Amino acid sequence: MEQNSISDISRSLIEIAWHFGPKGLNGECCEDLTMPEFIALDKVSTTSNCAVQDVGYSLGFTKSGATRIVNRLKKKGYVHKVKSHEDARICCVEITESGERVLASANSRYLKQFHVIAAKMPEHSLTDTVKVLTAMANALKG
Amino acid sequence: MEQNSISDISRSLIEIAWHFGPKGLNGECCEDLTMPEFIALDKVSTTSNCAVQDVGYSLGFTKSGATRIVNRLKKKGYVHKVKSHEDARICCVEITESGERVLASANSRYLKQFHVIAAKMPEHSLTDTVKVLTAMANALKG
DNA sequence: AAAAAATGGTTGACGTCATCAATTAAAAAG
DNA sequence: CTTTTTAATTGATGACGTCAACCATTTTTT
Repeated sequence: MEQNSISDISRSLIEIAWHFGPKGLNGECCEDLTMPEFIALDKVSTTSNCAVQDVGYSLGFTKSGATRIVNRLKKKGYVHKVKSHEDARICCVEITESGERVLASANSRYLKQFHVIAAKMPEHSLTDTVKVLTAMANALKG
Repeated sequence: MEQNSISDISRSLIEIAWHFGPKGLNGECCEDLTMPEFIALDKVSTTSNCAVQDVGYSLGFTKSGATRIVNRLKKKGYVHKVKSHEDARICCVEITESGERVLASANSRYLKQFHVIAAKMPEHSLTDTVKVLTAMANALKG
């Protein structure tokens, strides 16, 4: 039997997921934003007339979980909720100025972290690394 | 101002972290194993005389959290705890047969997922992708 | 050798967070 | 106009990790 039963690729993927995931970056993406909140806020900022459930869908949450995360963002002042004019059931979530700021801040923290890591990969160019990661992310969506 | 404030690299990293992270793979790594439990079990399997705190360290948990995750794995029958002979304070965590099995199973699930994704990246060879990810994981450790 | 400090581990109280099931309100379908 | 579907919310619940206090053992100090 081999040294251990976990392959290098699995371990690498986990390492990356763990580092850049909910527990990485000191457990918080930026300021008082958790990772799911970051993703939710990004979804809100890039979706026009973003319904509460749209947020939940992008996270793989139930609609109940969606309500809760949106309310958390609202309490923090990063979004506000507006009733839709077309359909009074729908609640449109919109990002605030403060939300934009924290999103940009989280982004720069991610970027900085990434460059620190990329600098420690002498055998790979930054652009190649970026290309692979981007392609991978696209493959995940498609 | 640009379309949105989040860069592509950040978004890609998050996408990958989210997909292969705690919420990915249907919320569970394998069988009844959560992501942190998977990492903990891997740590146990690759560390001889693995103390409870060693597990905690690899996850960035406090020693209290380490105790809890080890106990959870124990309850599931994937590890057992043995008092160290050299130091009676230390509690060595050892993987069981059942633990080895579930670890291998989790690994194959990760591997399968990865190959599905890699197959959707026509412009990158599998080996190149693996190389970049491995280098990145190594950079994270160092 | 005795006392004090440090170390490994555990436990109770707590806060956070997402789910489930039930509920309300509004729109669509019949 | 009644029935069904859909969007959102809420109370109860369970999982999980932290903090602080604690016990036991080892190491350091004097």
